[in-house]
Amino acid sequence: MVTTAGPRRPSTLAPVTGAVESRQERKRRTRQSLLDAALRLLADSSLAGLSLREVTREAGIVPTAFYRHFASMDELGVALAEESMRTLRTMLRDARQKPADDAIKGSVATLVAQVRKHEPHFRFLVRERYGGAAEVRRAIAAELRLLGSELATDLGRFPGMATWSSDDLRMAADLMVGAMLSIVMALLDVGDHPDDLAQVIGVAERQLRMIALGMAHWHPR
Amino acid sequence: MVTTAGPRRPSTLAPVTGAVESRQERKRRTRQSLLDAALRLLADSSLAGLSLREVTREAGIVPTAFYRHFASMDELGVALAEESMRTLRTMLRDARQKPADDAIKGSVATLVAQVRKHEPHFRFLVRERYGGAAEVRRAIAAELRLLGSELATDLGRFPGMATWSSDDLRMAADLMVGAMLSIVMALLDVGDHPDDLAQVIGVAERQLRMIALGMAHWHPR
DNA sequence: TGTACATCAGTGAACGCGCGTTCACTGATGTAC
DNA sequence: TGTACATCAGTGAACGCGCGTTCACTGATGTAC
Repeated sequence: MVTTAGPRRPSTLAPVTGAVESRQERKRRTRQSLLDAALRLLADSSLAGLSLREVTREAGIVPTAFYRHFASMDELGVALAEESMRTLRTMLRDARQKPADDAIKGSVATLVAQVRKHEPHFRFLVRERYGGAAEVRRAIAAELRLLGSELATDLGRFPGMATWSSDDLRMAADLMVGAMLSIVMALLDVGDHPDDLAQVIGVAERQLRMIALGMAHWHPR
Repeated sequence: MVTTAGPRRPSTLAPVTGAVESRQERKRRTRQSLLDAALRLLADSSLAGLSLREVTREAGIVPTAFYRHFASMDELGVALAEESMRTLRTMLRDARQKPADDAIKGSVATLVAQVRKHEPHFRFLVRERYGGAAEVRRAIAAELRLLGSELATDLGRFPGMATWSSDDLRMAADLMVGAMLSIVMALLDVGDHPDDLAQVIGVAERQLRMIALGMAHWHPR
């Protein structure tokens, strides 16, 4: 005795409304559900330790359907890197626009909030930045370089730094990006205890303040 | 027709001299050849992407013999973390002892030389610091914390920093360790072109100088 | 509007492979007398 | 020194398993007329 299968709508895309949905739109949604499934599973392991079958199982499709969306797990990794970096870049653009009362305290607070909100994305970035496959690492490195040059441009607009060489601006920007990533790592590692979080925030603020102090006394050439 | 196997000396441990070798000494050597084999293979992949069988194949022993030395690949990973951190710690201890003419230029030069010399160890540390299994990450984090506290103690001996709180010393030490690890990552990523290396070195020196400048103007509380 | 055909996202059976781990073994090394 | 026994690092066959990938397929969606 076999129950009839009904129409071949993929299980992940069960229509909630009666609204029509284009084939293209459905495909996009399945692709996204693969990315989301991978991101969920990546809380526990690295991309290298994740199998294609695990991801499709979590996404609710059959393993072979994976290939309709990505040629390999590495390709999915690159897509995840792009998605994660979009999150990071959006955050920084927003942070730059709002005028800051205490710029450093504000930046750290924003960082903490965003890391909480998009923890899987940040965890992925930090994990795969050096641990991942070559293609994934290259994608992340390229995005981080872009981030550094955006920040360098911004720094050049500060009154005190107008005379800095572009080389020095870039160096300072990369130092700040590096420090921020260290803070992200610390935030991801922090335990449940609220005191730990406060401790990490306090250290982060003072570290950024120290870098800012160095910048204020820098003799540009 | 079967060739006789001869004595059951493991192939990796073929005696070069006729000297007697204790069972214990041979075991230690096989264990080390497993660590060395893994480190060689880790140039191409992460620990998660490395199989027990690959490691034993590279080391020249049979897969089942692995268990005479480690209960799992994770346990081997922890041993590798300890070995790698020993390298890092030795380097820093040496760097601290020799009085520096230009401390920053000297530190960076030492770092460059050591990364070249022990590239696999550093690559392993950077790869697995966030990408690895929980146990391996914990081992690396513990060693890095130790490193930070050693450096904090050293910083406290500087004339200008005698009045700093231990909290501030620790914060500054961690900032420096973070910057150094960023430099190590950049060195590992640098291409063959000597100009690239010079560029990375120049940036590293200026970044450390900027942090030092911040420290010089810090108002301890 | 209807009809006939093309497209293609998702299915399910099947494959060969390398994996981690078990087990009973071998024989050189180590120890007790 | 010689003998009898214990230890244990390394062996080799065997296992069941999940893996990535192939293939022919289905049937809802899309398109041409």
